[in-house]
Amino acid sequence: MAQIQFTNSLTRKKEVFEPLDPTHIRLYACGPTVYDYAHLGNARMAVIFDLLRNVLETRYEKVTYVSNITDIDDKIMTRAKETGKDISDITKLYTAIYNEDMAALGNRAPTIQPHATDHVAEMIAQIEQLIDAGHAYESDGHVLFHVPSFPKYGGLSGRSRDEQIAGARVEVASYKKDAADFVLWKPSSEDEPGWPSPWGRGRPGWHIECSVMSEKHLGLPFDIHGGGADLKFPHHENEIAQSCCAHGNEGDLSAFAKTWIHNGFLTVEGEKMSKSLGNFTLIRDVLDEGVDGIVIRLALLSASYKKPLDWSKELISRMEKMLKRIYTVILDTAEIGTIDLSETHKNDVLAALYNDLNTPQAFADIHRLLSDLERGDVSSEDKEVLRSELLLLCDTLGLKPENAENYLNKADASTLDKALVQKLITERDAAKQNKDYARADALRDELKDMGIALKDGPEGTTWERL
RNA sequence: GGCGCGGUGGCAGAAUGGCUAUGCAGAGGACUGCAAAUCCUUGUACGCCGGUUCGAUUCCGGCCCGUGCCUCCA
Repeated sequence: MAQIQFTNSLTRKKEVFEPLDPTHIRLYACGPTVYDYAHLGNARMAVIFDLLRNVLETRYEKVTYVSNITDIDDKIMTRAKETGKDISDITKLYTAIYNEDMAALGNRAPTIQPHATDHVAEMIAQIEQLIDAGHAYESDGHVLFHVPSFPKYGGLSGRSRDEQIAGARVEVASYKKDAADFVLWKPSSEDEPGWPSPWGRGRPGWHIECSVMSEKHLGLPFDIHGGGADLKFPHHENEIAQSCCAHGNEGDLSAFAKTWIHNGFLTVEGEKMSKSLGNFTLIRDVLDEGVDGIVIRLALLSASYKKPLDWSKELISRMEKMLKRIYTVILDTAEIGTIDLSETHKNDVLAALYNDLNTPQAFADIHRLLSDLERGDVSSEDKEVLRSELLLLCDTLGLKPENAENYLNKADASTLDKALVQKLITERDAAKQNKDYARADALRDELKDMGIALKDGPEGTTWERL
C-alpha cells in the first residue's frame, strides 16, 4: 500500500501521514473573514483542502473537516461603518456568497463550519486559562499573550523573538509588556460590538477563535491544520502559542496539530495577488464571465499546492480544453461499463495524489487515460478498467464527471431549441446525401450562428455548444 | 536588515544521480466533401561558476536573478 505523504510546515519535511486515530481523521483549515466577496486566493485554499479531504476519504472511513467563518473582526466593523449596514447583515450576506462560490468550484461544504461569534464563551474560558497559567496578562482593558513566557514561540515560521523585534515595523502599543505580545481580548466602545467578560465589555483578538473552534470540534491534538502560507505568521504561530500554553504543552508545538499544510498563493504577472496591490480577481467575476467553476478548480490545481500559481487567461483556456476533453471522453465511452477496482488498484491510480497532492502528476495520468481510451487498438475489457480509473481520479479531484453531458450541452439549458437543431441537422444530412455541399455548408453556418458546432462522426452527426 | 522559497524546452509545469514527464503552442502525416475532434510522428530544456561522483538538471558550496513573509491578507 502506497503511503500518504504531506509536506509538514512544522518540520519542513515531507512525512508519511500517520493518523492519530485511524478510525477518525481530523482536519482544520482557516476559513475567511466575511466582509467582502471571496477572491481566487480564498478559492485556492478551499479547493486544496477540499481535495485533501477527498484524498483522505479514499483511505479512511471517517474524516471530519472543520473550516470556520470569522464573523467578528475590525475589518467587518469598518465595512459596517462604511456602508451603514448592520454587522450581522454583512456577515450573513458574505457567508452565503462565500459558500455559493465554493460550491460552484466543486467544493463540498465542510463537515462543520463554525462561526466565531458562537464561540465567545469558549474564547473567554481559554483566555482565563492562559492568564491562570501565567501566559497572559490584563493591561488597560486588553488581555495580551505574553510571548516571552513561551520559549518555543516562532517554531512554525522559523524566526526567533529577537528577529521579529529587530524587523518589527509596527509601533509598540504602550499597554504591551513586550513588543511581540499579541491581543487576546480588546475593549469595545459603546457603538462597537462587544460581549461581557471578566475584563469588561469587549471582543476577541484575531487568533483566539481558531484555537478555540478547532479544539472544540476536533479535540486536541488533531491531525492536520492548514491555510494559506501568509497565515503562517503571525496567525498560525499565535494559534499554536495559545493552544499549547492553555493546556500545559509548552514543550511540544505539535500538541495542537500534528501536521501543518500551507498552500502557496496566487500571483498575477509574477506578483502576489493581494488586496493592497489591487490585482486580485473575485471568484464571482470569473464565474460571471462564463468560466465554469470546475475549470477554475482545474486551474487552481494545475501547479503544486505549495508553489505560487500565476493566474492568466491562457491558463483558463488551457483548462477549458482539458475539461472539455475529459467530459467528451467520458460521454463517448458511456456505453463502456465500469468495474469495481481492488484496493491495491485504487492505490496505484491515486498514487500521485497520495504523494503530497501531486496534482500535475495526476493531470498527466488523466491525459494518459484519455489517450488510451480513445485509441482503437485497446480492447473493450481494458477500456472498462481505464474508464473506472479515470472516473476514480476525476471524482477524487472533484471534477464532477457526472456533469459531463450538462457541461457539453450547456447552451440547450436556456435558450436553445433542441428540436430545431435536430431538424437542421437532418436537413443537412439529406443535402449531403444529395451531394449538395453548398446547402450543407450553409446549414453548418446557420447552426454556427446559433452557437452550435457540428461534428460528423462514423455514427452520424453530433453537436455541441461553441 | 532578519527569515524563507524558487530559477526546467516558445509558454505552463512535474519527477529524477545514468533511462520519453504531461499539457498548450509549432512542424509533418492519417482520417475527413468541408469543419471539428481524434490518432501517429517530431524538434527545442534543466540560471552561472566550482566541488563530490564512473556519471549531476538532480547532492554540496559560492554567485547572479526573481519572489514571499516579517503589518490586514488564502
